Amino acid sequence: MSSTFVSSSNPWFGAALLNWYPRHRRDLPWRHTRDPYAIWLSEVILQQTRVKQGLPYYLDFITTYPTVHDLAAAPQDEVLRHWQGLGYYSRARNMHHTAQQVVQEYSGRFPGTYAELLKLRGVGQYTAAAIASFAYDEQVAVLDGNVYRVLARVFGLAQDIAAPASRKVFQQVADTLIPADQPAEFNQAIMEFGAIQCTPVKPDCLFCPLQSQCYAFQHGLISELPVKSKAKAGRTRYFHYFVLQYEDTLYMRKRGPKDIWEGLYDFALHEADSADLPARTVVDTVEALGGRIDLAQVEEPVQSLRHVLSHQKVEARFHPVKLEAPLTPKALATAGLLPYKASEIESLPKSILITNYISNIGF
DNA sequence: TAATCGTGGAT
DNA sequence: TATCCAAGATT
Repeated sequence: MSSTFVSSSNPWFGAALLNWYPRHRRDLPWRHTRDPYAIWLSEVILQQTRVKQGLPYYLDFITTYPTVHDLAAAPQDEVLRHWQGLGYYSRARNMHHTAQQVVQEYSGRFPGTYAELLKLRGVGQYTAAAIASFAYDEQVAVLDGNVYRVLARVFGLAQDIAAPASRKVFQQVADTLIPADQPAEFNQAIMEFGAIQCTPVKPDCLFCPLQSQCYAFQHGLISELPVKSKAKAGRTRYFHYFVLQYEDTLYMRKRGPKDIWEGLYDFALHEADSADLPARTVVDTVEALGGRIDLAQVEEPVQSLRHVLSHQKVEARFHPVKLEAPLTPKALATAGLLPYKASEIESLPKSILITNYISNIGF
């Protein structure tokens, strides 16, 4: 597969996109501002996230935290609670950290160049380029999933877009195409074109302004480009949650690093090799936490929920445990548990799995 | 570099 | 039901 000649001396590509864009662009709130804070907020929210899913979160964040100072001053749990349900929670933690850094080290003003933006936690090459071009008109090309797809098809680039090494090829092409006088418009245009017209499945080639110039269309390779290697299948994990309750107190835990859902709250957890757990193990586990339970309670039906993540499946069983006495401070410290009233749990950030469980049993 | 980090919608 | 994948970043 050969590549079409690419050069800024071939301006048809940018001209076609910049003509297409104002006729097809969606009216989105972050397109009405040049405030780097608002743009940064929208870009982080939209990482690996569809506009339809991210939009309500953007409106909530920009309303709750109108400035970087407001976000920086908020507790992490509150920020994560607003992020709840959006996934990839490191984005929220990194975003919160960066807000505090911008306030403390940049006097509340975002860095003004691509190179400086790139240093911020949670801001990679794409997001730095997006902010730099949208807010400051810097001539640096964005490279997201849309751009990969459009460039691969139009110019017949067959490199594996899942391989990091392919990035430099696409980046070089994009950098060559982006015009000096309208970098922001070009970046918006090529992404919007990929999102609306040059879609992954069934792209609208019939009314495509690039059709006559498109390598993939002319060679019947639309469904073959871009080339993307498949990710390996994820593993299945078996979570046994012990929902410890004493009177109206429930015991929960803030999840730690190096695993899914860092920073979110769940219950005392025993991870096993199977979905079944011997009754004896249930008793032992609860007693190890400092709680006491009789075997009769173990027999009661437990709720099972399956949850699918990007790289693993979780099969969770929830074992409600009525305690005869509150957990001791020592037991709490050992297990990393914290006591909450039922009414307080709503405000804690939780995964969809835990939220669903609580919704099902209704406390 | 390859693996990992969520969730929901489309096919 | 299974698979893809969406305005990526981090380690």
